[in-house]
Amino acid sequence: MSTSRVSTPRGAGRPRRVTIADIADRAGVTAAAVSLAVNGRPGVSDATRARIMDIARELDWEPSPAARALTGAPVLAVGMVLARPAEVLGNEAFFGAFVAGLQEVLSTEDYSLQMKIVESTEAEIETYRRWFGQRRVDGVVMVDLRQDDPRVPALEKLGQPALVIGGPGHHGSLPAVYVDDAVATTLLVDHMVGLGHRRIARVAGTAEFFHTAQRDRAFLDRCEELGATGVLQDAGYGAQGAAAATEGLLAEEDAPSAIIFDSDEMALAGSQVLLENGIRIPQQMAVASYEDSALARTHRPAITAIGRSAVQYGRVAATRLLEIIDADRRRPLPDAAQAATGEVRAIDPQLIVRASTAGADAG
Amino acid sequence: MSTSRVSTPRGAGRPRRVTIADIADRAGVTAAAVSLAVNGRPGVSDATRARIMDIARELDWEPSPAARALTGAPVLAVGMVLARPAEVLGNEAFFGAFVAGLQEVLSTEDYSLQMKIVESTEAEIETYRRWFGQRRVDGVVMVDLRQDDPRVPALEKLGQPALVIGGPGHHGSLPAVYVDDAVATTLLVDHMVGLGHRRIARVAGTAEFFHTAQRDRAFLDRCEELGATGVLQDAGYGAQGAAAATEGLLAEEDAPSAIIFDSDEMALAGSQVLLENGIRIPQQMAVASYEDSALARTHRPAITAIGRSAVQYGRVAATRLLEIIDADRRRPLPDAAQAATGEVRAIDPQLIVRASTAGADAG
DNA sequence: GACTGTTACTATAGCGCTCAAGTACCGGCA
DNA sequence: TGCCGGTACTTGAGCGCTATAGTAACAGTC
Repeated sequence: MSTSRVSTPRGAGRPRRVTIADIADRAGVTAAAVSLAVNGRPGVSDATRARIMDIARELDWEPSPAARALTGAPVLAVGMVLARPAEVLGNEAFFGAFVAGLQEVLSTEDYSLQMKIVESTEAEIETYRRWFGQRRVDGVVMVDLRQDDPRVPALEKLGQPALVIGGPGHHGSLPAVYVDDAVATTLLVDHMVGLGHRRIARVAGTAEFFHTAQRDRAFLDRCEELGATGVLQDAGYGAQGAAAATEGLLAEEDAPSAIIFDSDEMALAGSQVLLENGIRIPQQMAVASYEDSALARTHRPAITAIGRSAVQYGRVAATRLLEIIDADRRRPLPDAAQAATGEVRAIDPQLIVRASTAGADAG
Repeated sequence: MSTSRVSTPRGAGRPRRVTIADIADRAGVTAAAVSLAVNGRPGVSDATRARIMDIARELDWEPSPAARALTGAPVLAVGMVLARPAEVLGNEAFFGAFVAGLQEVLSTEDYSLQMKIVESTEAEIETYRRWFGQRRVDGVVMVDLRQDDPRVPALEKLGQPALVIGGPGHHGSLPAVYVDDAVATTLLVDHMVGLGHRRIARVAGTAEFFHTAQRDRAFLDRCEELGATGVLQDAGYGAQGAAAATEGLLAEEDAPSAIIFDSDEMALAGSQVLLENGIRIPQQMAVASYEDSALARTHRPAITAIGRSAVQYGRVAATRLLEIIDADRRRPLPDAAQAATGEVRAIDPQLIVRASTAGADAG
């Protein structure tokens, strides 16, 4: 009876948390046996295991994650830091769905997602350092990949499970998951050309993000391949910029007959401008977006868009990250294997054709 | 030298994590002294404290949260469960900003936010149970308050720090933070009446949420007080419903001259319908929304809206939750004090007048 | 009938920290 | 000189779990 203990009611305090020792006492075994039983490890008879499980359920006991973490077990949490104005999150359809996809997979593995919004990239890196330093997370998801991103070398140095969302390229030796923007671009351009458009504009968002440059290149290349004229228009960030860019396009002598916007938000702002200028969509101008959302769907006309299936994206990312975490646990050599798991996974985008491009008589 | 230990390089493994013992060794004191020093407790001289802090910084050491949690310290995490289709998150401007406000305050106190998306209310309650049972969080934020919400009694029974977002009312003995929807409604109605509108419609969202009913009542009351006619139109959820509701209003014999929508998303959808029907905003129809967002701001015409300042809302909520957690730690009697902290805090909304109502010649 | 091998456990230590109790040292004071 | 009280630590135990080594009981083997 070495594991029995005096039960100190300690006044009117909260009831003492039930621990592994309580289960062990009740089952007439030691804590170690309970540990073996609940973790599905050999060393206890089936009968004893069943008895222990029953008691645990009855007493409503669950092992303390803190105590487990102390013995080196995974903490069952992954982190994601966002270094952007928080208000932006609310506007971006992509984000919510992505998180949902992440959660869906993480939840089934009993992992939780920890999020933090910070002011700067430095603060983001510092957060990674602390999270791993304190063992608050088993791995992290890094979003908003930029060109020559300082977070990449920082995470490489930490040598901890980290997954980059974005690419291909610019993620160093880190594993990455990305939607193939080149494929997405091809889908959009091909669609427009297929409808008869010969002069196609692309209204591009923040140049800072890696995918913007990638789309630019793919766009011009594909237009050229198909013998169409690609017009590149930089719009900076958000709706404001997109509206201005659209006005700019309309003012041109040889205006395009189709515009591809970088996001749903931009496409809506652009459409608004077209409407105000009496230009009918899709009859006089075809409109499409790289990003789908409820807004794109319910807008009239509904906007043709790339269904990146952000939810699916999130699912793939979570699955991949869990694989990485798992691999990391198996072998204690960080560097070599880190590189080995640095493999990249791409998700194929799909084109969702809607009214904003359908039946256009191109000109 | 009782705390010294054999350093086992163990092959090519990851370097051993630096612990409190390393700091103690280096400083020539025991771990207990280090603990006192870093926690700002008396019992160490200023000189020793400074030395310890220096070494800790130099060795890049931070106390392990797991070990601390094991001794009863707060785990420095708060949780939020969302039981709604994840895709919705992306569309709702409110949500992102709210989370941002939460984070802003939590981060300064070194708390992190844990989120989980679940399928059902039962799963949500189960999550609370497990989070608290495993001591994964110190407190939770409960959102999307409904009428006779089963989560309220569930959380009351758990007797752990929990803050309800929404009210007033329907949150039982739990503390709550809410935006005063009655005030918001008054602001909107007064504004419309002030512009000369005498027949005002309200296009309402999901009836399930508590605030919907509250707005309904306040809307009708205020209209009556001011001698205007309030028209209530149920729209169900989202843009689709709002568009249909708007069409319904237009079809009426005695159509209103102003419409107040429950959300920005709904206002945009409604505006679209008005535009298609050749009705000019705000000349022929004034439009306003209960929810502000970048979309409402950049839409043309820009939509008059209630700036609930979701960010501020989040800040207040986080501050309040931390207070509750703190209070909970001080006294070990859960029930009585729970009720004592059950106090409620309201946030006053503001009206942001934009083009969609400005200069309307009502009638 | 002594040996080997398995199974089903127990005993003990340790993860990294905190806390309560103990001790060494020092100045002050009658 | 002896005692008191405070400061600055140390000692030891404990939080709840897991891992490793150890042991008792039993079956099988030549």
